[in-house]
Amino acid sequence: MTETLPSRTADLPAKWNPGEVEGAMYRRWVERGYFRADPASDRPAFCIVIPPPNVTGSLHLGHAMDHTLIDVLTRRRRMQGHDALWLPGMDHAGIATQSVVERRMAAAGEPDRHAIGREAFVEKVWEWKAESGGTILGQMERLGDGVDWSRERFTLDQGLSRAVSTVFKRMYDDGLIYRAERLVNWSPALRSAISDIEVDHAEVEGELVSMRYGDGDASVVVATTRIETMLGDTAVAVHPGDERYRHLVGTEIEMPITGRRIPVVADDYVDPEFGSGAVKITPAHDPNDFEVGRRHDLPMPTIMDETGVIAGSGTRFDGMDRFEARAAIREELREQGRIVAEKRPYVHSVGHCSRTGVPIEPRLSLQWFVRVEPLARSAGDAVREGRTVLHPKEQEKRFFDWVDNMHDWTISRQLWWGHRIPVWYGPAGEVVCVGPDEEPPAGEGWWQDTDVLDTWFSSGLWPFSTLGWPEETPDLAKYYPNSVLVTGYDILFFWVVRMMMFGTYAMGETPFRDVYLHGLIRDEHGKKMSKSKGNVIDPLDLMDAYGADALRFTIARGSNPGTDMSLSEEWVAGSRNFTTKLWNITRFALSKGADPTAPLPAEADRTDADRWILGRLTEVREQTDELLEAYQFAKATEGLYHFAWDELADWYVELCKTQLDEAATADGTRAVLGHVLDALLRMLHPITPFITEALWTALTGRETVVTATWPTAQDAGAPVDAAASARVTDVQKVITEVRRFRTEQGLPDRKSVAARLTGLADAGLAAHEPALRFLNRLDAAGTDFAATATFEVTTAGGPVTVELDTSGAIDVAAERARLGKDLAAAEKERDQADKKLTNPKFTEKAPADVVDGIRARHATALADIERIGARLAALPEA
RNA sequence: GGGCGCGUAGCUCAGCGGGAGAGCACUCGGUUUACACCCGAGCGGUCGCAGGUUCGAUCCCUGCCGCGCCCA
Repeated sequence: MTETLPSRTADLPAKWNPGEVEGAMYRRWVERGYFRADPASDRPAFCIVIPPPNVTGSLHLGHAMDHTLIDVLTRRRRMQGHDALWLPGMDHAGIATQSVVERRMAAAGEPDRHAIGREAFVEKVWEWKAESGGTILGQMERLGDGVDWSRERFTLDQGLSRAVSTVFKRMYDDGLIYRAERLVNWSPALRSAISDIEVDHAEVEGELVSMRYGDGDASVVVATTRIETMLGDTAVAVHPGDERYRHLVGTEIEMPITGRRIPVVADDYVDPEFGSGAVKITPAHDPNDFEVGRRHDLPMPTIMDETGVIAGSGTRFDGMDRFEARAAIREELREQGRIVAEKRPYVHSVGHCSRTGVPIEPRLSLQWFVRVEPLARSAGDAVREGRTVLHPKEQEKRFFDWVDNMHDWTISRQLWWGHRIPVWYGPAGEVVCVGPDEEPPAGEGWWQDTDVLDTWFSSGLWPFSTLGWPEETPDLAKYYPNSVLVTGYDILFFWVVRMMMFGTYAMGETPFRDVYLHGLIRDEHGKKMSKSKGNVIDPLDLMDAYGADALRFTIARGSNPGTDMSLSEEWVAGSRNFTTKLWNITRFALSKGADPTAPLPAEADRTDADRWILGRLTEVREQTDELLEAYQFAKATEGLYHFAWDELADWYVELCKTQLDEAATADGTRAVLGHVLDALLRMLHPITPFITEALWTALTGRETVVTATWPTAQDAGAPVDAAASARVTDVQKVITEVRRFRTEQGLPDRKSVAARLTGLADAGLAAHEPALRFLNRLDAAGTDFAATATFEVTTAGGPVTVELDTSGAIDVAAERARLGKDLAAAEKERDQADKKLTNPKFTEKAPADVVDGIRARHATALADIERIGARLAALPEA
């Protein structure tokens, strides 16, 4: 599009066609290096690292929101003269990526990963990544993300892998990483351990079955929702103070089916009030039972394999899936007469693997853990001491609840795609953690741990590993800590907390000063988007139809801190309408010779409209700055929208038309129009980068708005002139009242009407008569002028009388209705004010300015009532 | 069960102690010196319910009802 890029002298095309222009525009920005950061520059650093999307992923609305907000922040800082870095990249997404490649292999009828071996499989994943991974990167370009592509990183690239092994080694040596046999959340679908936060708890309708262990006096009734675990029971527990079972504590009871004899133990964990007061204990398959087992030194047999199939129980149920076994065992016990009660459905909470949806099976296994206590404490301290500030602040409580009660983190995953745990085991039971520059022990019998690390381990290092750590690079020196982190509140625990733990540990300082947590995007009725509901909207479709700017504007306009936003295609269409409006204002301005480089007219030469719009520009600029500093994207965007459309387009552009026709004001108007538009486009650029680039370069003849300076008090607007603004408000009121009268009288807008306006001079509005006549199509009153309709408009400056010669009788009924409505409103106003003013407590206790305000309203209401009453009385009878 | 948040116009949401707002939708009228992806005018709300504090409550407090999310 380079040759079609509008220049200052050329006319803009009649329409903005984003699809034809955006791609080339983006490439030009990248080629010219606008997004490249330079640590050697003396400009202050501003750095945001991207929340790394999955290498398997494609752009969805969540990314679009995240990226839009980040881009707004970084583009604005760049314009403010910062050395702004938005660093892009992706994470390797261990489980997701491995699954994608395994599915592709299966679909192609290839042998599975176990058949080809680890090395060959990992090679295949890299091949897949080279071919079809990272499609999201191209989609980011479509959105206009101003990222520094020269610094793109990947969690499995060489540098980041070095960062991972460096941290692992250091934490291992510091005793913060350890290996232990623990009961972990096991996903039978993934055949891997997962961490606590990868488990979703959901209410399910199951069954609660009560059964009798033992016989006669030596028997107890226990209840369970997972009867199949009875194969792994190694005790029955009762409360120590429970008289009912005192005689049994210390004895053994014979189990049905297995015939094993298990002890009855006393433990405080048991709630004597719940059920029978006796609990079966399966230490290898339940977290609470595991703790009981440890206290009483119970055996911990595992009775399932890694896929959730019963194994090693020595019963006929071996080989049966856990749910199949649940039914089979229940039936067998029923036949034995051991089922004493059944509750079905029994609603209870069950943990599910968040990735596959399969119920978690707690499993005793040897895993690697991070001892989080000291790390979580320092992450918490960073927020407590204000070194990192969460926005919105309401999220702090959630944050503290989590970091102050965090459990040790399971970091090993039984996968092949990821950072392999850098620990070698020797033939004599040696365990050696190998640092990044160390040679692993070689020789007979040595082998490396087969597990890989949780992906969040490497993405937790992202704020500094991407800047070159552990090397001491110029980037690291300049951009750490990062300025802000922007992400969804849904990954506060997954990611933000981890980055803060690692950052404070490895770098000695929290990784970012601010954290902005945005909400989620929902459908037009506030429902979560999901494939099964069929309400998913693809951001790429929206950009195809309405342009990237329209999508970005919609998101920015809807993003209030801490709350989710609803989005529908209609709203994106509305944003597109806004961009069209901007286009047309600028087109108008250019056609009239608007010139942002011309000096503003001397203060004495400015019209009321000039003063008003320049003052408003000042207010809007200040408000926009304030709101964006506070991450109030929706309000900032809304403010710009309102200014551009309801003030600049609807009023200033209209009022300036008569100014442009007057020799005395034409040049000044061209300067003001150019000036205001220039500043507005620059303020909108971070939100809608493409169209503002096209319009601003056309308006100014300069190279790009990307590196233009952000408007400041020195170069945008003028001090607010309250008197001029009040007169503009009066003009708007008179115009609106005339329009209203015309509408209700059925006078077509386009029809010129002869009119006499009196009182303008006394109201201080004499200078506005040309604009009033132009915008209301009011002709001068000739010698044959005969008013057929008269009405008064109360302005702040005084009453203005409008007499019209409508060349015919007016619609008395319509006029009566209109006046009646006005009268009712004025009377209501009077009554409300009256009520307050006659209340001595109000006049005594309310602040003086409030009382004065009510008095003024009261007086205005009385005047209106009198005026309208007189007008009504003067109307001819219907 | 604990915590957080939300119930304001048909829809989605701002406002949060002194005159109820926006966008979309809707009704009516429009070939205006840029714009029908538009312009102009209008309709539409006991601000979830019940108490309390206050001269004054959509706004603060308490309780209740309904909804959402997080944690257990």
